[in-house]
Amino acid sequence: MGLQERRKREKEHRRRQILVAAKKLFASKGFNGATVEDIAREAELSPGTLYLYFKNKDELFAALSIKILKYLISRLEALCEETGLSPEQRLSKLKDVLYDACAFDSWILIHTFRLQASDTLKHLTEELVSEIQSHTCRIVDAMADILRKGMHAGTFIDCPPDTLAAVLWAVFSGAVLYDESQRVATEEGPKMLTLDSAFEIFSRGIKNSSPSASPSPRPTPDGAAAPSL
Amino acid sequence: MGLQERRKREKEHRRRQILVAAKKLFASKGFNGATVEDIAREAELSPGTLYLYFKNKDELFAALSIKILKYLISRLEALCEETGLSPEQRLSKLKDVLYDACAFDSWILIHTFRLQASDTLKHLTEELVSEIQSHTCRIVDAMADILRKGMHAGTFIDCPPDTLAAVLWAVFSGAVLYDESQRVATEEGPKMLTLDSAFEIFSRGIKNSSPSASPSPRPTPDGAAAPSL
Amino acid sequence: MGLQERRKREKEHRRRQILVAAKKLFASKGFNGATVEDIAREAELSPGTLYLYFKNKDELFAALSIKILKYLISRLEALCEETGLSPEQRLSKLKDVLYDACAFDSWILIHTFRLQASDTLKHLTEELVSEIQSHTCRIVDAMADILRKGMHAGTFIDCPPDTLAAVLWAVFSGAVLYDESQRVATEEGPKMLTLDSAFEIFSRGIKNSSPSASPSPRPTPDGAAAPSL
Amino acid sequence: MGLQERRKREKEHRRRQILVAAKKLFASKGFNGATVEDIAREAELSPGTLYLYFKNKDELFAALSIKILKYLISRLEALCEETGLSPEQRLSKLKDVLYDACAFDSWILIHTFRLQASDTLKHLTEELVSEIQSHTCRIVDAMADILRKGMHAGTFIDCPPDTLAAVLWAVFSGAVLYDESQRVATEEGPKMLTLDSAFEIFSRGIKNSSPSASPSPRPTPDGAAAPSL
DNA sequence: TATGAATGAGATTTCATTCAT
DNA sequence: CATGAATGAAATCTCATTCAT
Repeated sequence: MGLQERRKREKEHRRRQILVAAKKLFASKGFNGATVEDIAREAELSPGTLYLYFKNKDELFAALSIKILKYLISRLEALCEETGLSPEQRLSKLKDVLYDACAFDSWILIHTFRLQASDTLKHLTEELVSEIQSHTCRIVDAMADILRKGMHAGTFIDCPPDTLAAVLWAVFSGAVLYDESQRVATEEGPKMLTLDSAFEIFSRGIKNSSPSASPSPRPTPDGAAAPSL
Repeated sequence: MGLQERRKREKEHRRRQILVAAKKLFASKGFNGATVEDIAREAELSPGTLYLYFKNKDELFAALSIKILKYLISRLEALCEETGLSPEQRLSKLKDVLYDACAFDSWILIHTFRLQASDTLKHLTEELVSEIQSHTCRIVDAMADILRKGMHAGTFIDCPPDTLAAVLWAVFSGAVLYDESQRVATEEGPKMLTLDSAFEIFSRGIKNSSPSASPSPRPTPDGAAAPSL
Repeated sequence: MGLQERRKREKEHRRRQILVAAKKLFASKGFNGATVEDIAREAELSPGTLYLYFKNKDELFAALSIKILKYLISRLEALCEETGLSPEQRLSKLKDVLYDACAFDSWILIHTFRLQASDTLKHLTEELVSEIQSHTCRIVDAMADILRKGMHAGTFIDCPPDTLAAVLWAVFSGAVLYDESQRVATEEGPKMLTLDSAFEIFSRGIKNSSPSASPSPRPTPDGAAAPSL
Repeated sequence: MGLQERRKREKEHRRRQILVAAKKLFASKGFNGATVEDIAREAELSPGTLYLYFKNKDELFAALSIKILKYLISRLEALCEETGLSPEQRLSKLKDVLYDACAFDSWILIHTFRLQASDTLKHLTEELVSEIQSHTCRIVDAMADILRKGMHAGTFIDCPPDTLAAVLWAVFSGAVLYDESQRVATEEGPKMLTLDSAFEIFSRGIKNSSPSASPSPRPTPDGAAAPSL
């Protein structure tokens, strides 16, 4: 009994070992730059062993993506269930989740964004591709749910929640990508300046102009003042 | 004279030939998928000839990126110079420019976004890298200028214009990336649903809900209607 | 006592299990195509266990060959001993034996033919190689014996019996090989058209058209003189 | 003009260079034993160059087979056309052709026999497989033609010529295979003892028992009835 | 200047075999 | 005895780049 269990645990451990090594090497050398042998050496295993755990290099990479996507799903769906939060609070917490995902592993996150249109990953199983697709969908869905609640409450502007969620996801990925490129260019530590501001703008952008919480129609024909350039 | 000139023209023509072929093949097969030989064949030249015009595959790719960056620079700087435009009008035109860039070639654009943090482009000359960097800077600067004008006019919220420009660039790239991935997934023609909405939200997000502090309704019949998302 | 005996029986059982599995997989996937793991799985054992019974993959293969060679030896030597048969009858029975060997397992038979000049079997023990050699010799010897009897009786042409036996063996293997290749090409079930005809021709070819030099019809109701063993 | 022609010639020369090297190495180390790198080194080329001439290792091997098959075809079809030969003479010449093929390259010949049922050649193009098939067919057809002429003349027994040709091909391959294995075992130079005898037997076996050329029915009540093939 | 054949380093992947448990 | 995870050598094949013509 104990034996089989230990075997299982050890197997899981090895898998993680490999993922850790892969993450490190992909991040430092890129997908093509990091060779399977490099990763194996980093994981203190032989190249062949990697293939006992992952069908090929692409699937190893995909596993990392799926990990972070799953993380996002669990956090976001939990946030959906949470009660007693105002739309603003919820949106703020959503932001926290995305920040955490960044902190978790920004490189993998970035490449996950790139995953779909990528040309380096040709060998993925259909299965795996659709797994990633469906994970991404669930994330966007969860975000849409959160936004929808704010709409119903009148806090957020009324428009298709999934479109809005797509925008949020796009804003998030664009900002992360941009910050990363700045980080590389300036060789400084990770800030997230653009991400911060992008969130700020997005939040402003989706809020109903009606100042606080009164969704009652007011005679203001238009919230925006005339620009007097 | 005429001879030398013709030589030059022919050379320029060849260069363009190659760039056209490269664009086509990178777009359809990706950077790694498109071999130098493929591109040469498409350009009806021999592989060796490509190396007379571009130092290596990476620089060929970079040349495409620079082309689109230059396009953006010229359009945006022209927009800065233009007078007699309201901030909203200018922002709207800025949006048109970005849309045009997309139409020009969204694939290259996407990869240009990736260019900085990329792992496939290790072999670029320092020179070239900094050229791309400076081009990107000029783009963001131009956008910052446009936004700054709106701030001075009180139309846009008051915050560091370059940060705002970075956000705009990030939003733009994120949305293009997302739309592209959707396009690949659904195998439909190019729409730009997310890009549209993202722009809308961004615009709302940066506008001063009411100039300074006077939320009083004013009968301004101005063009900026409530966004119809 | 009983224990030791059971152990031995079990061991023998395992060995056979492995051989059965190996035969099946070699036949369906070829020597290189069938991996040790495949065979182990088929035998419901672990790869490591196979190495307790066979030194390596080659010896496992060789064991199969030896099995069929031994089968042939026993049948042919029995046929040699049999009395009261005319040369033709004996030849016909020899043919039956070869057919049976084919039915037993034509794939292994084919590869046994290849065994000697093969390039896949470099790792065989000297010991094993010579075992196979000597088995093959015994087979050819037995066939030579059978043919010799027909010569003595004047039924078969007079020539070195071992040469004749070699020819018979060659004809047999060539025909089996050919039929097998046809079977693969046409994807039909196993026929043995060529083998049939080849035997027919061989039989005609070695018969004395008329015993010695007297072509006069003799009243022997059967061309074969009674063997006076 | 001259340039293109020379290019072509050089290319053909390289191809031959490679084939020569491959033949040598396959013969000495076997298909699996000879690595592509070995062959390249022998041909004084780089491994990559081989792939400019042959799609993969299997096709390189197949090219050798096709070469010998083509040789056989040309010789046999020429023999078919030849006039003024008695069936026996023709058969004897057919034998010469086969002997020549052996001398030409017995190792490749042997492996060509094995080609169809082989498990090492999985990567062959459909095209190439059927090319080999059709070449083999033409050979057997040509041999069938030769035998048919002998039947019409009454020299050879009356039975389906293509069956007989298949038998001849089988006898030939079996004998070559056997002689080769003996050659390897005894480490002597090439004899062809079995092939000689096999031919002898085959010739006897297909000849009409009626001694010379008189196909008139004779009341010989001997055991050897016309074979009912 | 243009060619395109040749290069050759290097990457991924397989699988027979071993050995600690 | 049995296991099966780990090994790691080795093989095939690709493709950016060079260079003699």
